[in-house]
Amino acid sequence: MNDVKFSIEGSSVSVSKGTSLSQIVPDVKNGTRPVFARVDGAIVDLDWTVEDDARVDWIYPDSQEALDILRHSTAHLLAQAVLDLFPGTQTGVGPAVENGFYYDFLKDTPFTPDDLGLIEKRMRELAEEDFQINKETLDKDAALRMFREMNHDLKEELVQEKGGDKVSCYRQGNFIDFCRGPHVPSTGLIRHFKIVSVSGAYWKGEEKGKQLQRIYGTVFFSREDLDHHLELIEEAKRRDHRKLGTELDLFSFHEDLGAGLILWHPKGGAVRRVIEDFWRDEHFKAGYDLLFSPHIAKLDVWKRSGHTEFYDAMYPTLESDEVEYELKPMNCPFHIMVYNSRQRSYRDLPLRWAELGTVYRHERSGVLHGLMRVRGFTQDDAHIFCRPDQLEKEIQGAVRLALSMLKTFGFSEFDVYLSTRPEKYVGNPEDWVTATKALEDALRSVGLEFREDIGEGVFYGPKIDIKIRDALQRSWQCTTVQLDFNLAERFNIHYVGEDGGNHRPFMIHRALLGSLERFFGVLIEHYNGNFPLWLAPVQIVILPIADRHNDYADRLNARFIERGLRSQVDRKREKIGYKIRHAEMQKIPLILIVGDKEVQDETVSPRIHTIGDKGQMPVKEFLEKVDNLVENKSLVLDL
RNA sequence: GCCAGCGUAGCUCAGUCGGUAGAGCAACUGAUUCGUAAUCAGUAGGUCGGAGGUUCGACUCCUCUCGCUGGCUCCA
Repeated sequence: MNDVKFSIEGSSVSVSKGTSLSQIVPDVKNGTRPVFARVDGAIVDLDWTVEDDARVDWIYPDSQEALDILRHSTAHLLAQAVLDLFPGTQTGVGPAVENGFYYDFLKDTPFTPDDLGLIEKRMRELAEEDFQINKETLDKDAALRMFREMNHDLKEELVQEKGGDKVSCYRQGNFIDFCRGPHVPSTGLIRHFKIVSVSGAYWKGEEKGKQLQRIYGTVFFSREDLDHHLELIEEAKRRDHRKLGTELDLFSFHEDLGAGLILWHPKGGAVRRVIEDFWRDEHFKAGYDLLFSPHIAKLDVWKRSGHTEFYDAMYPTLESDEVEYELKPMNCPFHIMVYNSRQRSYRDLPLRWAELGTVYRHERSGVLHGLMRVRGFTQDDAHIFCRPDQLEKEIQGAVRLALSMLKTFGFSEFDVYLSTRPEKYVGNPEDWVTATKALEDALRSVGLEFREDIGEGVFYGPKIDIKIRDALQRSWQCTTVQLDFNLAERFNIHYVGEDGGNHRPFMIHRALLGSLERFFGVLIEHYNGNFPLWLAPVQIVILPIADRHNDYADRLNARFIERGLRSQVDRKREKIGYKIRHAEMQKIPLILIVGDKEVQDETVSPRIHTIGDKGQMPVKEFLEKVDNLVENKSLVLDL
């Protein structure tokens, strides 16, 4: 009997041995047909032939798995094109990544932007030739010999490192690559792709290793998906906080000032003030007290904290009166010093101390990026000192506070991570267990789903990280809640327990928004510069139609400002259309047009940013509605 | 820090072969007093990121340096 039993998508079928999946693939369903299959868990392409009983599930092109395979195959196509055009180039690795794929190359001279165009063109030609992509299983020795003969040292190295005595390779036309697969059956299936960029990359990610050239590209099954992806990139460019920051006059950088140092302009400052006020209010309500600490401290402080030892982003020391000082890269030691300024009783705990502390780190020049990665930034920091029995509740409190604040800013999707003890760590293992459990229990009781990053904790304690998803589904690290066994030990903090003896408190280190600067950057991009009313740097602009309406406009303006609203009058001698255009481009939420009618009736005619004219309404009614929106921190703007 | 690209007016950009710099918008001044996304005219604005070099002459070529961008690495 040559038949084997097959379970396809749960129902059983029997086919004869040697049948390929392409012979039994179902017809078009919902406009698509399977492109790959999973056989007993392993992904195979449709050329795979049936030899044994197995369970088969089809993989459709709208799945992430299918996309990853396509991307991987496109990376091969890229390599084929590059080797075609630039003989002597060596290939490194070429995987699928989040939004596409890349391939690393070792080449004497770097690729130029022009080269990328040529490469993409060659890829299209190769795709059109529709080469079969075939798997070949070689003895390891044979593969090593082959790559050596081709002078592909990097591949040889990769094969060498692989265990076992067989290696799989994929061949398409004159191109062969060491690869575990799977791949699309032929290059003709690769159609909707684009080469995106070229950059440097280290061989095996080692900074001291060879410098390779990495070419990035992206590919999709359909033209629409590709276009959609490219449109998303365009949208991200339009929303770029660096661009909007300049256009809306929020902040700037200055070459003479230094890299990664921010100048907050009045309008950026206005938003920051609102964020900070909100932040402080929420912290007071949550039982925090506020601390302030200096920007520099004697080097000894940082030696004791271990920062000089473990932290390589410190600025060089400053010397004054023959004593060395250091700009603070973190606030923690100061808070601990406050803790140690007197004896603490178990009754004093928990202590929750918050500070908007500006820290300075000499981040490497290549990593700086707008407001997102800078050298001087303000952590919305706090340290909680508590007893073991208070730990879980304190963690819960911190997580709840974080979520409620982030939700107020309009973020509703979170990715939560729990990082546990790494190989190298300080503190005693029991405390790690207690603390990790407390973090986990806290997350569960708050009802948050989380992913456990085993062994990914920092050396001084386990932690929870919360990332937010913005309007473009990009994720940003904000909240972190970390236990710190290192500083607790180094600064020898303790409290007097009920038993009269000394005990070490748990020290929780947490930031909710992360850094005010970065959070501001994220907000700008999330809102596309259209801040909700409560945050908008300018909430109202009053536009008099003619000069004779200026007095009325000024009176309104004074009234609004007195009420705590951020309002302006545009007294420019321009037509109303011009002033409206200006206000719209500044993304000011409420535009009030005042002319003869409004002066006479004591009304305003609001025009809402991006929505339009709302008609006339009494000033009183307008103010009530505005107060309401601001008070509720409404994310939606309409009157 | 590494690889690559870039740096001209506040912003966006042009500037040929090396011959000493231009536009639009913004700003300012004047006229216009106007009802929901650009009124007209005029004026001013530049050490061409900085330093050095080559050259009779450098925005242009070379070196160094500062800054920015995309990645890599980093972010205890």
